[in-house]
Amino acid sequence: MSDCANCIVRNQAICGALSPDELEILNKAGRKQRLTAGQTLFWEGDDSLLVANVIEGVLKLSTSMADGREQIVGVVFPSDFIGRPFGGVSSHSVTALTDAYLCTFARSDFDRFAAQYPALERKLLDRTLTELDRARKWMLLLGRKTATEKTASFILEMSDRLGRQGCESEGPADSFLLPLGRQQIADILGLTIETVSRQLTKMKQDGLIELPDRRAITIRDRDALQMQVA
Amino acid sequence: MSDCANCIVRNQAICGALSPDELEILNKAGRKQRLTAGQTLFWEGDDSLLVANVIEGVLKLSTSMADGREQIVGVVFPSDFIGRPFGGVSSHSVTALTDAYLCTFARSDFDRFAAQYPALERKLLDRTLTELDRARKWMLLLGRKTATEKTASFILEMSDRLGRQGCESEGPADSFLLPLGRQQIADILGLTIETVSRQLTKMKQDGLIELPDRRAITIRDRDALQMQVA
DNA sequence: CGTATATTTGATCGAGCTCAACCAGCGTGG
DNA sequence: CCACGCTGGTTGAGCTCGATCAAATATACG
Repeated sequence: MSDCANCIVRNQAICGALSPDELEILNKAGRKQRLTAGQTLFWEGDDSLLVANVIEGVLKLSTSMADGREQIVGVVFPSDFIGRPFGGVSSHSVTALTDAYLCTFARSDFDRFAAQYPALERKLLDRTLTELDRARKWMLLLGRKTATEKTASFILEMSDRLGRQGCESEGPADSFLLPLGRQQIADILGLTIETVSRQLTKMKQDGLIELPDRRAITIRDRDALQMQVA
Repeated sequence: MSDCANCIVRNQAICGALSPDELEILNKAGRKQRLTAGQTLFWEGDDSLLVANVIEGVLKLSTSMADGREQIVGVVFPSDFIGRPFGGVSSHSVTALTDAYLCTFARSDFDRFAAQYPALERKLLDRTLTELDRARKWMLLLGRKTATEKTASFILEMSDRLGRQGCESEGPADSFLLPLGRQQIADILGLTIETVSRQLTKMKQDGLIELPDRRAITIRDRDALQMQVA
């Protein structure tokens, strides 16, 4: 684990609500777990047996239909929380997009612990409310935006979220490496891979972005891009 | 307020976490408020100054774009909670679809109260997690389903949620009155009003449903409808 | 290198959108 | 009571954006 990842997790993860000795207790209940890119932590419909904090890496939350159509419903970064506490079944699969390092807890242990520390539940509630807002914003994109608007929104959102990953919470990054392939971008935006590809090359031709490498994006004209989102 | 509405609110609202005297205190902080159909409680982007519990009626949560495109991101029934506790701005407008009766709280009062009663926060967390799951399920619909699948999903979801409204938590209703017009259905499904209309008449012709009246739907063949969702 | 995988590009098609006309219910006022 | 207009919903015709099908390139990897 890099020091930097360590730093952001300490500062922003829900465990931040705990005192050092409380943290000690929680840590004993937790288990560090490595995932390699592509590996799935648990599946949609599994009953929720574990929760986790992301220490390093990026994961996707996805639901899919019997015929294979898939929708990515969330992308999870270091310090983010994974899983469904307090019973129920998971409404989505969780799969590593990059190699990842997690701190996992048996759900029953976590539930018991959370019940004892309201500050933890409070932090979790805050986070869940933020996720809900993000999900709802994404619903507007999925239901009402055009392919161009979707793609521009995606680039700006990624620039923003990837930019906040470092220690000194820098602003949005103008040049970044995507933790996703084209198919996964399509699954986030509710488009096909071909449409995503065409939109990106169009934006490159128009001088809005550079595509130095299949996983990299550089923003050349942020304002123009911002115009495209709606 | 009908006794029935009273009953479901008592049984299911977050206040259920409170003892009678705690409830008393909370009630003093609250204010009953009537809304008439079409009236907006607060707008997207307002900073969050109040939260509320729905006692009676149905409301929509929606976001929209500068050019007027709108997406409904949630539909709220009696006993549901409205608003963004703990700061931040509202990510969506809240508008009454029918006449409605709410129990509202100044956000600051509610926040203070919630901090004192972890059981309340816990219940709120539970509810928020459920809402998040629902939102994510809806993202699959918006991003990946066809017009027919969207419409079938909508009818079944409405049947389900409207069926649970009564006292004795009956199962899904086979015949119900929508609290929405066609345009609003379109805004939920990410379609146009014309497409919704065509899908409904098609389903009527195929004998899956009846449309006794512009606001009413009767399900004739639930299994066939269930097939259509995917 | 050669083979497998990811992406781009091209050509065509069709689901759902747009634009436009029509219709049904319904409250209002003559 | 009935003509009238208004609102909300349906139906039709044509078009467009994004999907689909197909092929050509990159890129990764043994």
